[in-house]
Amino acid sequence: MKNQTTKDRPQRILDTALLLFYNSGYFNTSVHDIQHAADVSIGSIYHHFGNKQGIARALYHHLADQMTEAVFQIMAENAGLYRQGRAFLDYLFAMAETAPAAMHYILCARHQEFMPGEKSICSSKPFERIQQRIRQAMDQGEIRKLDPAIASAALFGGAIRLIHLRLDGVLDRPLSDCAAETWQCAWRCVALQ
Amino acid sequence: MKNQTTKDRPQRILDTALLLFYNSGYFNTSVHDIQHAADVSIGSIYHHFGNKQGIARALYHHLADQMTEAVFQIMAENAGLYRQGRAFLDYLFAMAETAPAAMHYILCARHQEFMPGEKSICSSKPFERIQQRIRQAMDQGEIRKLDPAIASAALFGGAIRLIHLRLDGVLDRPLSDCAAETWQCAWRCVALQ
DNA sequence: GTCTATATTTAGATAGAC
DNA sequence: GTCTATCTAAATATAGAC
Repeated sequence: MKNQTTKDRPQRILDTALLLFYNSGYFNTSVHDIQHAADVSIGSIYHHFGNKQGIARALYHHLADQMTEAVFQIMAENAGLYRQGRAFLDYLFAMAETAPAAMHYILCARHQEFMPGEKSICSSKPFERIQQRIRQAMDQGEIRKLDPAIASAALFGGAIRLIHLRLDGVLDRPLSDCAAETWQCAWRCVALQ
Repeated sequence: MKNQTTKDRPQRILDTALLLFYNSGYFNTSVHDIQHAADVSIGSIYHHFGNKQGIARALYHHLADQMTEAVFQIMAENAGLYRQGRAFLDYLFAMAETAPAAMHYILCARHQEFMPGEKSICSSKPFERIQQRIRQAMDQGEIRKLDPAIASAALFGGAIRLIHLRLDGVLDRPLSDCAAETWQCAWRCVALQ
């Protein structure tokens, strides 16, 4: 009767929820909304995810893992913080354009409000890894010695800000057009000379 | 019977709501919560603000106006973008420490989710004014010529990122300790040399 | 302007057949 | 695993006395 599975139901539920969360926010999206938009029964949702928070958590871990993997791959495939940082920025900007709902959920959503106890994404694996790399680059004399938190914020704060503006509809230019100049600006913050 | 007014009720309602929004978020705060914490009747709240959104909007305009005033004052009292920017950063950092709930509401809350149609704070007067000033500084040769949006993000993205981290409990150092280094980093992005 | 009591709606969640 | 029908709690908002 219901929509036959091109994708399995749990995945379809997650995809639908992510889209609705992006368009309306977590709290403005009811389980009934998800059920309806995903063309799935409400029983199915509760069977797979337990409760509404369960959807949010599954989504969060899925996307955070994805980003962690991307970060480690970028570290492995690029040499030097300058190129690694640029590759990461390109990854973030590209994802914000091609998968805005996912990027918004990772970077803009107020996780603590609907997933109490969940670690902030900023203090989780991918961002930890980057800060660790920044520290290393300082020790190796690749960049200036700065407070690591300030250095991280300086290097990626501008990019993250632009992503926020873009996803909130304030910036109407595709982020890819901003990548080079943004990274040039950011690198000056930490460059040795 | 109820708490006698040291402050007038509307103000007490707003103060209480702001605090609760900060601690739990807008959607996790019910009108009953506000009513109870402010020691005011629910009828009083609806009399003054019409509905829950009305509280949020009053709060928003009040705080945005406050920030607009501060920005214009900073512009008037300081000469040159370097000093003006530093003064603005100091203002933001100080406010994040002394009035975290207000700062959080202005910079971190997802306004569009609970005040549909309201202009984003980032495209409202105070931030408009700053971007205008940045443009002017480019024309006058005080800083490099860059895309204005990128320049704004570069100059204040790091600071705003640190505020987010601080208010989300990720950063445990007072922001005032970070001001000098943060601004030094930021200025390098746009400095002529 | 302020209050209490109440109405209305809708959300999250469960039960139990298939 | 999936479905429909239903329950329950809680939230927003209103009515109307004082």
